[in-house]
Order: sequence, then structure tokens, then C-alpha cells
Amino acid sequence: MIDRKLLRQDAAALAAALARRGGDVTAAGSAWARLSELDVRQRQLKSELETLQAERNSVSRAIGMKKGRGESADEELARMAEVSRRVKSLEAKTREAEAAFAQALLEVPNPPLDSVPDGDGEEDNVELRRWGEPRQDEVPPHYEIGERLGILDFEAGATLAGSRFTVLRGAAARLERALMQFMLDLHADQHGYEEVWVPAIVNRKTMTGTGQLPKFEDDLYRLADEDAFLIPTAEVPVTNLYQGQILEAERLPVRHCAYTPCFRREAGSAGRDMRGMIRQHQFDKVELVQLTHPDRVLDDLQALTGHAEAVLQALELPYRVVELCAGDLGFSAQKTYDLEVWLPAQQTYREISSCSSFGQFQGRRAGIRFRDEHGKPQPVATLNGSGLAIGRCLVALLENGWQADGTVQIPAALQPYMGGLQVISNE
RNA sequence: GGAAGGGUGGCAGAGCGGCUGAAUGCACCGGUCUUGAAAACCGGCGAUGGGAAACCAUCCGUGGGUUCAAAUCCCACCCCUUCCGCCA
Repeated sequence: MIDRKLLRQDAAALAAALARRGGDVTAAGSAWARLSELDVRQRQLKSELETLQAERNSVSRAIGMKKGRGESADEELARMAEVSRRVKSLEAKTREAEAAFAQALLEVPNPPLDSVPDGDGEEDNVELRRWGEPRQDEVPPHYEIGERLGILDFEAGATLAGSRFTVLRGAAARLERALMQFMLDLHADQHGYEEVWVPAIVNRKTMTGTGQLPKFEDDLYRLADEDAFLIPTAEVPVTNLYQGQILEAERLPVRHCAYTPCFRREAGSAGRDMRGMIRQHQFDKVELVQLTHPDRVLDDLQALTGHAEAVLQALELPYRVVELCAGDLGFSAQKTYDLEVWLPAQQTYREISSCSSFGQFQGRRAGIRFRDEHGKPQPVATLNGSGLAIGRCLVALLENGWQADGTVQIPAALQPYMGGLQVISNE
């Protein structure tokens, strides 16, 4: 959520930054367009109400004192009946106005940082660097490799649950587990993240804290009998671990890694990536989450991106790093680097990790604060990144490790987690 | 799911219609004392919104109600703990 002080002091600058996300963000009728007006109304009502409340309080006190001395307070009592009535009706109005303002505030996305490149969408993202040698020979798509090896079963997934669900068998199931272990070990032991294990179902407040709600309810699986949702990413429970808390400054930065399953309805992507495991309703992911001082969030983002890259390097998977343009940024992000892994069957790079700084946007929403050098509570900065998406990792490993005889080579770093297995074959 | 108890400041824990944003203790910060530290003593110390400030308002799980006045009374809901049932 944006800073309401900034909204009053420099709305023009905010508007300019927000407009870079796309015209509809600041268009007439948008939450942003209504915001200033709602704020003014809300504050007017509030100060009117406060004046009345102050009167009520002081007269009530006087009544109490008179009664205490055994004097009559009939005159005050008569006056207060009217004041009290007006307070009540003003209270209702004020509450409504506050709620309308708060609601609109929750629907305004994070303004991109100035350093974020201009652009409307994916095609305007900026490539920053590449790592590894992409293989250029002809490689079958992972779903063919996996089906021939008998380790990916799309039919079973469809039978059990529907499209975009897959059953892993044998070496693929083991590989999925090996990847979780390997990634968690790397981040916990080498990169200084404390491992946590968290619920995959969270309530509405938690979903709102990181920005998935109120705007994106359609993308989430909601439980039928409760106001609770399946998480689309571990970012949600892990960041919200600290919701409503004031952290002492010396506790920062807080760094967590977590494995969770992730659930996404993929409502807006009908027809895309229908074959194979690229886009699933349920997938596994190891996530990196940090809470840090606002002044150093960009340095920490560089480091965090490096931690995600380390996974790809250890797995010997060629990739590139792109910076998202303003138009492609997620709702809560102020700056994002995507890692894209080389998929030889498609002869293209595909997203496998997204590393973002949210500035104080989430800290403000979720009420996560720290005490600054003056002892004043201030929202923390948050950041997170996939480290990595495991399903897509498996796809990349199958294609990049594929050999002409149909077998798949397992990178050395993973072999200990695979019981020493070096090659996946039909035997 | 049933029964009982409970949700108050960073923590512990009083308050149970008015002078209570809230006793007390711990923690924390400043000072005295000390070669230094500890102890002891003195002082300070919640958050949010508005305001240049003085200051004002709000907040005792959430929402509603009673009252001139609610942390305190009433209602509903949520959550936690314990016991019973069920269960990986």
C-alpha cells in the first residue's frame, strides 16, 4: 500500500510512476483516481467528528464530577442527549468514508522505482546477463521425454484432478523431492536463510497483507466452507509470519527459505502452455523471503537474486536475467528481476524465478514494522524470490540433460540426493 | 463436534460504569553512585490518525447494543487453552 502521507504531499509524482504501469492504473474511475477525493472526505468527516467527541468527553466528565458532589446535572444531561445523537450518526458516516478510502488504498499497486525500464509488457523487459551455454541441437519437449521414460503421467493427473495436474513416477518423483532438499540445504547452509515450514492455507487478512487480495481473488483457490485460501506462493505465509509486529532494528534483516506447494487457478491464461508441466494448478517451490531496512532493500535484492542464480549454476542450467519493465511488474512489486532458464525444446528462455523488491508496500499493508534509529516504528521493506520453481526446474533438467538415446543425465550436485543415480533411463 | 476457562501495553499481570491509555513487576532508555561493571536509587518509556506546534481524537480480540459516559454491562462472531469425542 502506498504511503498516505506521500499521497497528500506529492500525488503528482505517484501518479506519474503509477501511469508507467499502464494507462488503466490511473484512468478515470480507477482506485487511484478516486483516492484523493476519498481521502479528503474521510479527513473532513473525521475532524468534524473529533470536535464533537471532544465536547462529549468534556461534558461527560463534568457530569461525573457534579454527580460525585451530589449536585444536579440536568442541564448538561439535556444538552448531551443531542450531542450524543449527532456523534452516533457522524460516527457511522465517518466509518463508511474511512472504509471506502481504505478499500481504494488496497487496490492501488506499488509505484515502480525510477530505475525500472519503461514498457508495456514482456517484450519490453531488459536482458541484463546470460550464464551458461544453451544447447542448440534438437531436443524433444519434456513431456515426451518424461512419458517415454514412464516418469511423467499426464493422463493420471487429468483423471485424478483435471487439466494442468501431473502425476510423477519413479525417478521424476524422486527428482522433485531431491530438488526441494537440495535447494533448501543450499539456502539454509550457504546463504544464511532460516528454514521455515508454514501452512498452505491462509485466511483473508494474510492474503491481503502481501497484496494477493482484494484484487486477485479470481486467481486463488478458495475453500468452500471457510474464508480461507490455498496459497499461490510461500511469500504469503512466510512474509506474514511477522504481520502486526514491531521488530527491533537489530533483528533485521530477517531471512527465510521455505518449501511449499503452490496453487493457482490460472484464470487468465486459458489455452497457454496446456501441454506438459510448465503451467500447473499445483506446483512445488522453494521461496526466499527477506524483511530488511528500507535503505538497503535494493542491495539485498541483488544478493537475493544471486542466491536464486546459484541454484541454476549448481544445476548447470543455462539461464539469463531480465529486468521487468514497468508494464510487466506484479501488483506489489516496485522492481523485479526474472531468471529465465533455457528450454532447448522450445529454443527459448522461460521464467523459473522472479525476484522482487516490494519496498515498504507490503510492510505497510501487513503492519510489519521496525524501530528506526529514533525509536519510531516504520514499515519494513520486504523482498522475495523463487529459489526456485521446482516443477519448471524438473522440466529444464529433463530437456537440458536429455541424451540422444532417450536417457537423461542428472547434474552432479543432485546425484547425492538421488541415491547416487547419474542417469534416468527406462531400466 | 461437545463442555469449561480465557483474549488488556514488548512480556507478565491488575482493573470490572466516570478522575484509567490503563496499577504493579520485568524488559528497555537516560541519570546518580562506581576505576569499570553489577546492585541500589532517581527519571523516562504504547500505537494510530490529524496538526507547524500546543494539543485533540481513536485503540483493552472483532462487530453491534445499552448509557450523558464502556476496558468495565448486554448480544453476536473470531481466536486461544484445557478436558471429552474423533483422527494422520
